Amino acid sequence: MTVTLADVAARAGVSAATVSRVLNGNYPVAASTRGRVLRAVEELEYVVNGPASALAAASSDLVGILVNDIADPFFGILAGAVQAELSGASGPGGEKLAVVCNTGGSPERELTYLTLLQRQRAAGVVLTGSASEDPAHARALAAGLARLSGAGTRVVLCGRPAQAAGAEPEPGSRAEPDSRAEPESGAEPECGAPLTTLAFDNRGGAQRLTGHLIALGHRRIGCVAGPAGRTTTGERLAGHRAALAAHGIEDAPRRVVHGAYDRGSGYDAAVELLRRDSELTAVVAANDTAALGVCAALRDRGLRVPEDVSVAGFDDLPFSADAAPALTTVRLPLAEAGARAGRLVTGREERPPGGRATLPAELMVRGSTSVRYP
Amino acid sequence: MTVTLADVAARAGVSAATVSRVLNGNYPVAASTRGRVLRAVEELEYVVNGPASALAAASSDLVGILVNDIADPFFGILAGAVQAELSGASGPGGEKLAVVCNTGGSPERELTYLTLLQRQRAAGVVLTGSASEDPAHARALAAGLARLSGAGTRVVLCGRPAQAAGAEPEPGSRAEPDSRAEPESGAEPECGAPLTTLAFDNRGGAQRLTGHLIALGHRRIGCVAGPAGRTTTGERLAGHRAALAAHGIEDAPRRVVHGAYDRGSGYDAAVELLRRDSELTAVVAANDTAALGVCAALRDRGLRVPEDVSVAGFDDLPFSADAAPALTTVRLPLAEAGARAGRLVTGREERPPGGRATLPAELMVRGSTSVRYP
DNA sequence: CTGTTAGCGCGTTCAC
DNA sequence: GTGAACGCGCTAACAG
Repeated sequence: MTVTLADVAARAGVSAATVSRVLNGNYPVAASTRGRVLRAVEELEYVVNGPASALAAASSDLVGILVNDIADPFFGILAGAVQAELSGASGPGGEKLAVVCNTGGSPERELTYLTLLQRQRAAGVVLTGSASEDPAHARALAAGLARLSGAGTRVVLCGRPAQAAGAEPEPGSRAEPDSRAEPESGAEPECGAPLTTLAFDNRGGAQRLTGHLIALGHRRIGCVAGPAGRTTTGERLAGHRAALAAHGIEDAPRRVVHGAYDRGSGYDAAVELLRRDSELTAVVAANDTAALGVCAALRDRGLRVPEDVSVAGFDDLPFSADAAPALTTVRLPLAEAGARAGRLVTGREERPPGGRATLPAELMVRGSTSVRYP
Repeated sequence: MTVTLADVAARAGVSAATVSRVLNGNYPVAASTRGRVLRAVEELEYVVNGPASALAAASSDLVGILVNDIADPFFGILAGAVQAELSGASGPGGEKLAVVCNTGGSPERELTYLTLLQRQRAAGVVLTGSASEDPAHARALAAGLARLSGAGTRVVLCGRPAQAAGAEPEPGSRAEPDSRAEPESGAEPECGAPLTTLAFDNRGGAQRLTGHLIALGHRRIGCVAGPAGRTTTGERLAGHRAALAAHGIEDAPRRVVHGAYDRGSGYDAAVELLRRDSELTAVVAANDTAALGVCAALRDRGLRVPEDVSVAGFDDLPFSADAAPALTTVRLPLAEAGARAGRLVTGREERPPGGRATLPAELMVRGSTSVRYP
C-alpha cells in the first residue's frame, strides 16, 4: 500500500542501498544516478519511514521540550525559541522535530515524559522552568536524566538550576587531564553526553527588585511567592529576603503567601496578604500574570496602584508593558535562553565552561511602583 | 549496551513475545508470568524502543499540532488543551505524544511539517489557526492532507475553515446509502480517515463586534485586519463589512489596514489609520494583542481610550480583562476547541455530522468601547 | 496461555 | 560508484 525504499529503487533501476545513500547525502553517488533516484522519489511521492530509519540508525530526530504550562507565554516564548533553532540551520542531522510536553508542574509527569522521550530515542531534551525541591523527586529526576544522557541524548536544563545529583562528574575523577587526552575522534564519549545548564539569575533579579522598593521607602512589602517547594520560588524568595536583610528589615513570614503563576492565585494571595497586614505599601508577585491579579484585588478593595500600594511582577512578559499601570518587573531573556538551549541541544553550540551558564535578570522600572506615600 | 526485549525475556525466563504482550496489555497473560516480566523490566530499567515498535506495528503514538506561533497565547491555549487530552484518558493506544510545530504562518513550512509528520507515521495531526488563501497552497495543502489521511492519520482542522479541495467526498459518490450499509466492523475504511473541521464563528463574532460599535454611535470605524491572504482575516473582515453594510455605512477601503497579530503591528496600523483619517472614533483590531498596540499608539498621540477613540480586540486572551481600559473583544472558546480537537484526533469522540462543527464567538463588552462623544 | 517464526523498512557493512 | 546481505528491536500471525 505505502511506498517504500524498494519501490523507489525499482522505479529508478538501482538498489535500495543507493536510494538510501542519495536520500541521506552522506555518501558519494553519481550525479546521473542521483537524478534518476530523486525523480523516482517525486513521482512516487515517497516519504521516508521515520521509525524504520530511526531503528536502523539507532537515533531519531525528535527533541523533547518539557514545560510547566504551554498556555503560559513564559513557556511559549521559551519553547518557540528552542523550536526555531531546531528547524533553523539544518546542520548535522537536518530538521529536528520539537516534541512539547506539558508537565503541569507535576514531577511525576515530568518523569513520565522523560521515559516517553527515551522510548522515542530522542536526540535531545530541554527541561524548562522550575523543578521540584523534593529530594526524592530530585533523585528520581537525576536518575532519569542520567539514563537519558547515558543513551546518548543531549540534555539541557533551561531556566532551572543544575541537577544536584550526578549533574557533573566529579572533577577529581579525571585523574590525568593531559596524559591521555582524548582525541577529537569519537563523536560522543560512550559514557554519554553531560548535561548543560542555562540558569536565570532569579535570586539576583528578585533582590534588585525588592531593593528597588526599599529604596522607594517601602518597608512593609508583601510577597506573593510561587508554588511552594519549587526551585524558582526558592531562588526568588531568597533574593527577596536578602534585600530585606541587607536593609535590616524584618522578614515577617506572614507577609509571604504562596500561589500559582496565574491571575486568580495572585488575586487570592493579595486578599490574604491584606488580611494579614492591612498596612502593606508594596507587593512583589510571583510573576507578571500574578501581579495583574494582585492589582485587580487591590483595585477591588479601593486601593490605587501605585499611589496606595506599589506592585511588581517578574519575567517581563509582553503584556506587562501594556498593563495599567505598566508593571515594574524583572526582565528574563527568555527568547535568548530558548534559542541557546536549542543550539546546545542540537550540538550546534559549544557547552559553556563547566557546563553551566547564568543568564542575567534586568530590573525594569515602570509605573506600578512609586515612592511610598506616608 | 542498551537493554532490549530479549534481555527482559531472558531475565524473566519467558519468550520475547510474552514480554511484548505484558507490556502492551492487549493479550491475556498469566498473572504469575506477568509479575515476573514486570519485575525483570524494573530490574533492568528496560524502556521500550519506540521506533522499533512503531515499525513493527506500522503506527506511532505521535500527534502533530501545527500552530502559527507557539509564543502567542492564542495558540498556547489551543495547543495546551489538545495536549491535555492526549495524555488524559489513556484510552486505546495509551499515552500519545504531542509534537508541536511552529509554522510561523508560512504555508511552505506547513507543508514541510506535514511531510515530517507523515514520515513519523503520526497517529494524528491537528492544524490550527488560519490558512493561506492562495489557491496553489490550498491545493498543495489539500493534497498533503489527503496523503496523510490516506495513510491512516487522523486529521483535525481546528479554528480554520474546511479544506476546499477533497475535504469531504462528494455526497453523491455514496450511491446507495442503505443498500450495502457498511457494518461497524473495520476500524477505519481503507480509503483513509476523513478529516474533521472545528471552525470558529469569526464572521459572526466580527459582525456583532462592529455592530456593537455602530450601536454606540460610531460611523468612522478603522479596521486593523490580520495578515492579508489568510482565511481568518478574510472571515473577520467579511463580518466587519457585513455590519457596516447592514447599517448603510460606507465601507471605505482606506479605513482598513493589514498587519500581523502583534503589538507592534497594531501600533503601526493605528498610526497609519489616523494618518488616513484623523476623524476616526473607533478601531477594531485583528486580535487583543494588536488592540493593545493600537491603544498605545492612540495614547502616544494624546488620544484617550475610550473617550476619544473606542478600541476593540478579538479572541479574549487572558490579559485582555486586565488591560486598562479592559478590552471589549470577542471571546473564542479556545480551550474547549483544543480539547475537542484532542479527543477527535485520538478517536475518542465521534465526528460531528458532516465532519464539521462551528464554535460560537461571544461578544465581551468592557471598558475600551463607549458611546461616541461628538 | 505461551513459544516459534517471520517480517516491518531502512542503514550499513562488505564485496564487486 | 554500486549491489547484496544482514540486523536494528519489536509485533503479529501461527502453532502448540
